[in-house]
Amino acid sequence: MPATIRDVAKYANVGVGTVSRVLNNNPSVSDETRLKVLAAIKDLDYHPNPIARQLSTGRTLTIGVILPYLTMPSYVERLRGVQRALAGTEYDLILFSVESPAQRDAFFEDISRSPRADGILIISLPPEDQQARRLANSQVPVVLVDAYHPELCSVLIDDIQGGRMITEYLIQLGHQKIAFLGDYLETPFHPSMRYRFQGYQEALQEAGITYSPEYLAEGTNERSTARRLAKQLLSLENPPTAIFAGCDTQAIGVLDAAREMGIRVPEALSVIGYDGIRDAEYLNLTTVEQHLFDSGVEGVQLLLEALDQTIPEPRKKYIPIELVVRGTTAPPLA
Amino acid sequence: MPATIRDVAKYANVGVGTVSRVLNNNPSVSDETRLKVLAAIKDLDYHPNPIARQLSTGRTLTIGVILPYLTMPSYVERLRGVQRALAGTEYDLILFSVESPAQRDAFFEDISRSPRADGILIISLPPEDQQARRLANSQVPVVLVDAYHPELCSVLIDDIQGGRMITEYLIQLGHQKIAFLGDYLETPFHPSMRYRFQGYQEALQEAGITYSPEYLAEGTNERSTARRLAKQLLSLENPPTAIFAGCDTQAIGVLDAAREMGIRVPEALSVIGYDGIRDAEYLNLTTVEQHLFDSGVEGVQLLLEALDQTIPEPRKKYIPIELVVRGTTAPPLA
DNA sequence: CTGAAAGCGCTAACAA
DNA sequence: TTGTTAGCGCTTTCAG
Repeated sequence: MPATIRDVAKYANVGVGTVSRVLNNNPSVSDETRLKVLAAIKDLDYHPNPIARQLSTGRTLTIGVILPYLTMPSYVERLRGVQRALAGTEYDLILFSVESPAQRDAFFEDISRSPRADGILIISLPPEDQQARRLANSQVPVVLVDAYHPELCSVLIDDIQGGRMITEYLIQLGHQKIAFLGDYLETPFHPSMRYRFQGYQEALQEAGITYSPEYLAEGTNERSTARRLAKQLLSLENPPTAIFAGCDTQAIGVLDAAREMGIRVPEALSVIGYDGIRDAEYLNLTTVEQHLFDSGVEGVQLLLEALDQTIPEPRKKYIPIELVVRGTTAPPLA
Repeated sequence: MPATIRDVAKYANVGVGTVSRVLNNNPSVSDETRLKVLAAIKDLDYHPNPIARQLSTGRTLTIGVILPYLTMPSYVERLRGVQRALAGTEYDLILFSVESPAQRDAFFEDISRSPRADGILIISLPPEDQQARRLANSQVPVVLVDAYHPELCSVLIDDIQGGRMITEYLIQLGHQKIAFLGDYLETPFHPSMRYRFQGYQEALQEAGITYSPEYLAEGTNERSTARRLAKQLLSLENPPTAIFAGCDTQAIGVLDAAREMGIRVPEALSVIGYDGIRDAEYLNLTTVEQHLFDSGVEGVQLLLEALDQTIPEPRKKYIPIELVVRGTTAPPLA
């Protein structure tokens, strides 16, 4: 049975209030009694019960992080940023991993009301309007990372600009036949893929290149799916000379396809990814670096500010992106 | 101000005890009052306060996970297993990320006594004797994953056997000049590298091959360091025909070195890693698969059992390893 | 089957 | 500067 504050008080011949004051570094304790109490704490190997403290103060000293199941490297990288930013603070991190839309909804429902955490960080899970309203009206501040809703604070990446950036770069290299291979655009789950595609279309249009629907390949976010889709693209009568993959994992699938079909990269085919995961570096893949780590750090920053202030007006913060040119892109064969 | 159990009781014209019983599915409540209470709960949008419940019951419904900062993919993979195994249970996961030995010690100290969590999972952080004793004597059950101490439950991998397995395989392919490139062996932090090296030495000895110290390269666990060390090994007067890298990341550095030096893999050099991270698959790297995910799952399993039983006798569970032969190993050139 | 009341371990307001 | 006491919101006896 661990010692309680009462045990310490009795042992030191003081009241529990005094012990509490010592615990919380309240200056109005004489040095003498302070020492007495500290000695008692040591003798009894006393450690305050955080749960009791939480109930009493109303603060949990905990930040809840809700994110999709850790399969994608990009989630991990963001989480790492969160972790790091939290390390210097007094807050612990409690992790809620979402494995299905139903579970996501359940978390959103629950968390907004029960004071399990003093603040909530939601990563890569855009809430629906009604959920966002609940979250906004709840007692705990909420910050979205890699997701957006007008009523909430968010840290995000301009995916439209990213899509443009990639496409413009390819056009500038001389490519005209540029395919887009990404997730299903229609999924309501996360719109970033749609935005990247939008940027792609805008850049094409501005360059006077007609968008060709046969250059759009949609599929699940898996290497093998991407490989299959890339093979289809490359088997077209008039195949693309460059493929813009919606994420690095898909770009890797494209590289697989090219290798298997004997198509040389970057000579005969330019491939470009999106994300900047570690694998991209290993594979010398040209990509758009998203600074995922920083997005986690910034998310925490925003949350901590919201915890301080009483006015959590919805703020937006953009993380800049950056084109990283590596070895999988080159001018077309002419 | 969120509604409390008292509000609900008042609203439904019952005692708080009854509301509590409804909340906890206590059968001794008449259907009539139950419905009345449920209606009140709904009307007031009441959600029980988990903190108060925790203080009252003494259970936090939380599992604490202590692990090194999430830089290495292997930690993430193990965490993912933990996550998954916990998903079906009533437990949440609170994450303590260790960024320094001092912080590790602090966590070990603190956590063993304060009931922040009902159980603790420690990943890849072997405790010292004194710490282990404290942990073993504390109220909360503790399970080590990828770490061992006689006084505690643990889930581990037989690294000696892994080192042997790799070395025997290379010998069987016909290699005689086998180098070992790994972390500094003398670090007291985590001994797995030492064990792998030990397996390597044992296998050499059993095959009658004399161990040559110049075939040992030690360095930090980074791709670039490994590349540098590999270059040194390959520049020896009598260079190895095979390199056993202590982990996949280091193996990737070795591949870098070979590429830069124009040494063909696997024809002129066999390279083998350890871990089975995703990158290994991308790069077609022969490696020892550790089933990292499973180690997390098993750790949770052990912990949940310990939470049920009152007798937490220290148990050990080995996760089998598996040699995955891919494209970076072949017989030597003869 | 149900209400009242006593804690869980701590903080903080109030007296002294 | 200190001790006492009233909660924090819930669970769980104990009567009834």
